[in-house]
Amino acid sequence: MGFRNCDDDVVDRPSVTTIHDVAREAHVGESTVSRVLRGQGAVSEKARDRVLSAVRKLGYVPNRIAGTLASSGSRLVALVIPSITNIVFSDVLAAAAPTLTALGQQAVFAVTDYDLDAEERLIESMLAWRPSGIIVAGVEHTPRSIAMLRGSGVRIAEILDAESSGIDIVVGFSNTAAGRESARFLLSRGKRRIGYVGHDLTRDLRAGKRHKGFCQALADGDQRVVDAEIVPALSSIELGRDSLARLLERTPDLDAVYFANDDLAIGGLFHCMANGIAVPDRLALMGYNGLDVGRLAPRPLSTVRTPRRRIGELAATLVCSQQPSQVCDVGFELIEGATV
Amino acid sequence: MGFRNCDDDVVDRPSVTTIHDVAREAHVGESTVSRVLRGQGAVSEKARDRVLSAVRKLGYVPNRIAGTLASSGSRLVALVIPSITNIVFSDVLAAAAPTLTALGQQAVFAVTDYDLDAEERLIESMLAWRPSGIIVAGVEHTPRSIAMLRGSGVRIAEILDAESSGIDIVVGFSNTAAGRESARFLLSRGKRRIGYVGHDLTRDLRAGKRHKGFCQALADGDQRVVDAEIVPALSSIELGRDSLARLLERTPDLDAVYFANDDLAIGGLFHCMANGIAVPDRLALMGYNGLDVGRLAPRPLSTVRTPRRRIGELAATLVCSQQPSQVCDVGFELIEGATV
DNA sequence: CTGAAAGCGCTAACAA
DNA sequence: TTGTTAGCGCTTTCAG
Repeated sequence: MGFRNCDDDVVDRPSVTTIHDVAREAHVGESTVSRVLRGQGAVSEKARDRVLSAVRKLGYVPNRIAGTLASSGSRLVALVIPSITNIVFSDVLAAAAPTLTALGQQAVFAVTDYDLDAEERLIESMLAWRPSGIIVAGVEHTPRSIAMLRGSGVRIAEILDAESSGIDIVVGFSNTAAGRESARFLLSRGKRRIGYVGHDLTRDLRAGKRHKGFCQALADGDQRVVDAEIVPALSSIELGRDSLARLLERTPDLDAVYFANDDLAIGGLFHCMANGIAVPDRLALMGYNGLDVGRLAPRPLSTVRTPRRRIGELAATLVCSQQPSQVCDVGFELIEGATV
Repeated sequence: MGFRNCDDDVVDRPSVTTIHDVAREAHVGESTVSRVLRGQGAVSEKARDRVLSAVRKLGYVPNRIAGTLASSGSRLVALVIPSITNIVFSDVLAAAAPTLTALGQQAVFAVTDYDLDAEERLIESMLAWRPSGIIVAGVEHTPRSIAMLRGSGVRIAEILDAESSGIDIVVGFSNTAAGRESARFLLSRGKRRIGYVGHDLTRDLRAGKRHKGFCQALADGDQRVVDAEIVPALSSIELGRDSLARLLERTPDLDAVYFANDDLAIGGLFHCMANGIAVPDRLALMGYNGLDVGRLAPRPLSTVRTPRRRIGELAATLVCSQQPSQVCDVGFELIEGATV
């Protein structure tokens, strides 16, 4: 039980400074303090000064928890993403965070590890903070996730995938189309013995869509993936290097390999460089993401560049706006590079 | 003004479901609902079932804002870091986040962009959420930051630097020592014409300390940095590549270059590979961080590996613990690699 | 085992 | 321009 409001002069009260203490120190009412601190409502010069110096003197830091409860507006935007080490998501975060800050919001995030059930739990726990918006990766979610999101009344942005309409705002591009373009590019360069290196497609749904688009486009050209090395692990440079080694051991006559992303492709490129495999003459390599490391490699990686920062910015902006629900396809760009 | 507690049967009340609604639906008191939801206090099987099905039926999501205000325990841990795209920090985050989740805490973060004044503002805004702990990069902060942190009463962990004692918990290693070891390693391999490539040392304070340690150790061996290329920009592969190019143009007879970090060093390595500069015979390269991309490059990068994930885990654990204030030096490891 | 009631610290009418 | 007051939705005594 708190004695605060019963007796202001109780001696043993080691609690944190509140607006009440500031008001007493400044000899004004609590609401005046509140007005000064929020810069709203008319307050006399005098009162303002007294409040400000009381704040400084007491080292008062407003309690946003209480403020939010009273005003119902948390100024918190939640980001629910599959991974944080994957540069795709850290780029999105890196762009979204300052945008949100500029809009007076604070970013909170949670990592699902590519698990839709974990995502469901995290969405629920984020919603418990009554955020003003939620940004979540992809458009695939559990039915309960969708129901919670729909029922929450907060703005939702689904990002990095824009093939279908979503719950509210969708910002991304077509992964299927990205896969398709990559296949067409390889075919246009005369590649016919094409392999694939990927990680867990049932978890990384967007990589799965690229794979699908890739296979479709090959089929349209009367071709197919000759051999594939798919390891259900987190994608990494190491995985790409080892996977390509295994793939080539099994099927040495491939003339091109499509990787699920640039991390894997860079690993593949390193394998080739370390083993004297001529790229692209003997073997062509194609990645996806358009990472710096690929662009700047001694032999620039052929890949598809995605506007990740733009997506982060746009999602952050829209989620804080009054814009109608919409799907924003920001597209992607095929980078020819020098490995195909 | 809310009518909720005046009249439960008002028609036009489109507000979110509260514990009050659940209590009514389940025909129990609000406190019973609270007990069931928090799994605390004795509740009869019957009441529990009724509450649970009411929760499900109404799609109730508890309001943590209110819960926190009432119980004074936000279960929020704030992370204040300089950058999110820098793998060092995303690794720390990636390790800290699940550790915090396991401890029943939620991670919130803010990015300072290596600016101590921005850090001060962000610390204040984080403190306003009354987190149970704060994890912040480095031990250098503005006086006001330190005062706020000290006065907040929450646990503080300062990470990635363990040369001095800090406010509360410190988890890291000596950057000066890391720089020193790197210099000794180059000297031990007979390098004498040593150059340096770095980014903004006044902002990246830890890079500055490594540079200092490096120079000291060279001086101890009667050597010095022959030429340096320091560009006050964000470190990147591109910057490393371009900087090395400029450095070599100016001082072609260098036999080794120390880079402020692996991103820069990888850029340097790419420059050498693309321009036929023999590494390490003609030019030795030394980085810092121990990134995957360096370890897996065709020629593994010589570098210093730092236990970033361990730091993230440890800081998260300690900040949630009752352990006494302490400095944890988790050390680092020199990786010989093949570029020196 | 259960419910009523008193706050948590702040904001937002409203009255002065 | 200012202070008073009634909540925001939940937790936590305290009686029953």
